[in-house]
Amino acid sequence: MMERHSTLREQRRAETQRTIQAHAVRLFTERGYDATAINDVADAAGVSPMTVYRHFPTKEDLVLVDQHRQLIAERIAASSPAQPLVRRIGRALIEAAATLTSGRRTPDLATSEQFLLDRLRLMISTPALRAKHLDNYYALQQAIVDALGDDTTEPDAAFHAHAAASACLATMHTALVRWAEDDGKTDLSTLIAAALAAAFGDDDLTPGADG
Amino acid sequence: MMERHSTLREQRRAETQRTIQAHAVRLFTERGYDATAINDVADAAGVSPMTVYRHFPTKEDLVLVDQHRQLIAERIAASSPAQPLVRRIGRALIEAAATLTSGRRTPDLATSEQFLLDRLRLMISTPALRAKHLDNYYALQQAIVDALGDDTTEPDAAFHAHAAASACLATMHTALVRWAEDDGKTDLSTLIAAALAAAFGDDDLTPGADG
DNA sequence: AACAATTTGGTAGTCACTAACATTGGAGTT
DNA sequence: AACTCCAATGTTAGTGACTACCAAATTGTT
Repeated sequence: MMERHSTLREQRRAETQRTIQAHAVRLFTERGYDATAINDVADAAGVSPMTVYRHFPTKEDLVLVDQHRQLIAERIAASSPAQPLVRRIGRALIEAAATLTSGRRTPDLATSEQFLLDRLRLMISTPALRAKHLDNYYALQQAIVDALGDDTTEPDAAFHAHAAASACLATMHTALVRWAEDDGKTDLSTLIAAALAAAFGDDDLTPGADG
Repeated sequence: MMERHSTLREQRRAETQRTIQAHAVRLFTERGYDATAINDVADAAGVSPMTVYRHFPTKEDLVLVDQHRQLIAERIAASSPAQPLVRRIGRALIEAAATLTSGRRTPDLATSEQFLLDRLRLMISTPALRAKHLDNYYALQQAIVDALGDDTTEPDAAFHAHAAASACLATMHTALVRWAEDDGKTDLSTLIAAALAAAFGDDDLTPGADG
């Protein structure tokens, strides 16, 4: 029994997915999100509408940016529980953004920073997408709370963790908005650090030597 | 030319609106949000589907809780600009919640605390509504930033204001979730104050004598 | 070549939401 | 009271996102 089912199949599937998303983002940017039907995207990508739905369960998913949930959760889990919650979370967000942008200057469209900016702009400017985007933060928030681990010494630990996580994520979102407005000129992790400092005061949020 | 157009007409319209929303929340709670069609709501309320759409532009609006944007904005605008941003915002949120719940123990369904809790629970448990709910915060965030006023001494004042506002609102949301989970047993403003303290440290957030 | 599994296409249907038009019933006027 | 005006409602037909179901094509394996 093979586990590595296929390579060609996966390649084609991934390419189809990229093609669909690329055309979708292009059309959304050109004509607007609401003015572009899934059928238009399918026609432009040269596939049937059904195929679009198979690759992207909803129209919104054609634009969504994954938030590196895994990477952030890992960094938080690896951080010292002795530190304040917002510092543990804030540092993870800053570091995740740093690795994100550092590896994104590739010629490949799917991972290019420009493509990321295009999707981010769409998400910010389109109400329907904004709602979904924010909803996505909810899942990330839960992942952060889980990664923080259970602090059994504090009775309201979970409540505090949720509060800190949502506050940090909302602050990061502000930085993302600014980043998109500036067309990516300013470094994203720097912006996130600045936003966190503005919201929470001058905590030592720079991702230096971790305790 | 009359300005006080009518009383009976407005009464009927308001009553129709309340009836529709009451049946909607009831059906959503009983059968689930997605499993309930607008037609079902219309039938239950004894009106046509069109009437539902005229009173509530979207299905989500049947559940949405307004966040007392005006009240919060007024309190922030009245606060002293010398204080830290999160304290100005946090106090306004706490005080708004206090006035909200204090006046909500009326027998009237539309303003009853139970009805508010029902809608809140729906919003939290239903993904589609969660997204819209969070999107609503975005508008409130903008109102808060506007109410804070322009701090011309700081170059990144607007950015800092957005960061602080979104962080505070996200924290308040955490408190709302807890409040709904506890079925309103704990005082809402107390919960919000606790969440803010957890996220931002022990700032003096109690709405005592304002500076 | 033959078979199994995965991907894709087509059809029909549900549901949220909109636009255009007809109808009803209060509100103010004569 | 009769009449006009206007807001509220109803009706119909349509668009578009999304799903369920079935058929066809393509790929990996025997």
